[in-house]
Amino acid sequence: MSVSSQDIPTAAVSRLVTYLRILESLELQDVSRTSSNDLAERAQVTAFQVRKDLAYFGRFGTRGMGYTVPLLKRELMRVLGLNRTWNVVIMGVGRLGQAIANYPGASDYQFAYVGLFDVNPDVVGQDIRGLRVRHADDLGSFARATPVDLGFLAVPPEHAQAAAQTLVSAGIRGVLNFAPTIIQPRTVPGSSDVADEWKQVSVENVDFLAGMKRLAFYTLNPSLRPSELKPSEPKPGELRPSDPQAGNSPDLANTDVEE
Amino acid sequence: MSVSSQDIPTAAVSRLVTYLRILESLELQDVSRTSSNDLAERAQVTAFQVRKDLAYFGRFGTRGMGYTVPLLKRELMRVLGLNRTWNVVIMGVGRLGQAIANYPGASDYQFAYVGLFDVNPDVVGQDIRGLRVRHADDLGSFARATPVDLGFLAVPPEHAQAAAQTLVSAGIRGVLNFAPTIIQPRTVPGSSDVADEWKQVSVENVDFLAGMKRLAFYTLNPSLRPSELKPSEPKPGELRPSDPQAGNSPDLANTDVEE
DNA sequence: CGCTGTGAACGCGTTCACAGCA
DNA sequence: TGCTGTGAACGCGTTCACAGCG
Repeated sequence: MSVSSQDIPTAAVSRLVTYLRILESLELQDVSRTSSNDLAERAQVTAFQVRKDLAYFGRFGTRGMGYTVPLLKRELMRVLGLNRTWNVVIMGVGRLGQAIANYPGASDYQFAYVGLFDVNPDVVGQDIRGLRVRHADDLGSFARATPVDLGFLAVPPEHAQAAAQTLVSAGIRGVLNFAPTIIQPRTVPGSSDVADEWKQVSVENVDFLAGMKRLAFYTLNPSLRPSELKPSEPKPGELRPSDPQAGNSPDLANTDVEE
Repeated sequence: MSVSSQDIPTAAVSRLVTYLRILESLELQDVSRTSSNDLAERAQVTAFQVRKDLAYFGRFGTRGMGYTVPLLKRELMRVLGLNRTWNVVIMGVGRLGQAIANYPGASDYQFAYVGLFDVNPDVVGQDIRGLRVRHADDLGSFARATPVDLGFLAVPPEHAQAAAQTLVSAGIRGVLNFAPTIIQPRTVPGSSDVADEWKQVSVENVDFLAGMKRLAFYTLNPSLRPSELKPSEPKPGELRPSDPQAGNSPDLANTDVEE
């Protein structure tokens, strides 16, 4: 019950993000109710999976009824930590960093860019989105003055580790790494095990180039793709209710594909 | 040997990309040999894992010796399909699409952008990186004239499904989706079961916003992070001081409360 | 009854121990 | 001797069947 202090599959967290996204979409369409089956279909997983994933964090539904969209959405936002504001700095304000800073949708979710940092003199001092680009060396003092929760790494891969170190040394505990490199969660030189500040740090990767290569592989080897069609809930005589609203896809069914 | 038509964990494919990246880095440093232990450390997995992953695809090492960097690199490129050229079109040439088109590193790996497409009249006709932006409606005829292997989706999320459909209808079998949406691998309206062209399509996602949210979650709940410290290969002779294994459980994980 | 919530079974991916070969 | 390659064990995440409650 509740969040047992451990063992939540990382895949479950990713799926939670997906469910949240679906709920937002449903809310925009003024759909007020949903079910594990409906969510499953939209998320391309099984209904079992949906219920299990939600069960890791609480009990959000009503038996016999399903889930209330705004309520479940609010709960998932809370679980994911999206009911607070996250102050973010971006390291690296090249093309990628600027694209990130300008990407719509981020601010929707309580992510606030509070600082932009770079080492390139051509960039430092510029104004982007109303934020002055500062020198990376000033991150430490900046972070002492302004609370910074997360750092986005958008520097060239050869500088990623050093930039990450700068973030961590400034006390930042969450790093979103866009560089095509593995960030070593430790101070690299020697194993300086000085009460490692890295032990508290979470790193997530957003890896465009890796995505390209995975795609190349699976496009070349379609037979090795994970079969994405999961079996539906096997209910005899299933009627599918709800969907009070118009214009939805009332179709049914077991989309079955096989090979 | 070689790619037997079997079950290869998707995670293994991702790790292969990582190994390849490490090998490239080693080659740049003129390191000619490596080992499963070395790769494991750099990739942050176990040596067992490295050997098993490689074993899915062949035998690339020499017992007692390890792996030859250029050789293993070449083999992994072959396995991943990176020893050929992939012709790529980009759908959506807004800020994100342009950032992708200009991102360095892509062309290194035999990915060639051959077409840019959009529906925005302000963008269509522009020249980007020497490529004229065409209207999305022209993709079909374009693809008939020029072989296109992959399509990168960089359109706003509400247009992602339709744009994906355009790609697939043009005969493209691989889609890299940058939009924060799930692409339904089927023609959405009704179940038009016309020998579903989608069945042959691979979709990979690169999801910036999802990464942000996962990061928020794990930064909020550090104790739920997947423990990234894997046991090393038990080396003879090497004494490994048992890490204090600092009590990593406590603190706020309970997202309960409140309601 | 309908759909959620959940302990238990299952199967897959990771881990392991060791066989095999330079 | 050293490190790879691999069948087998293990454990975790997914799947399942059904209990629980509207």
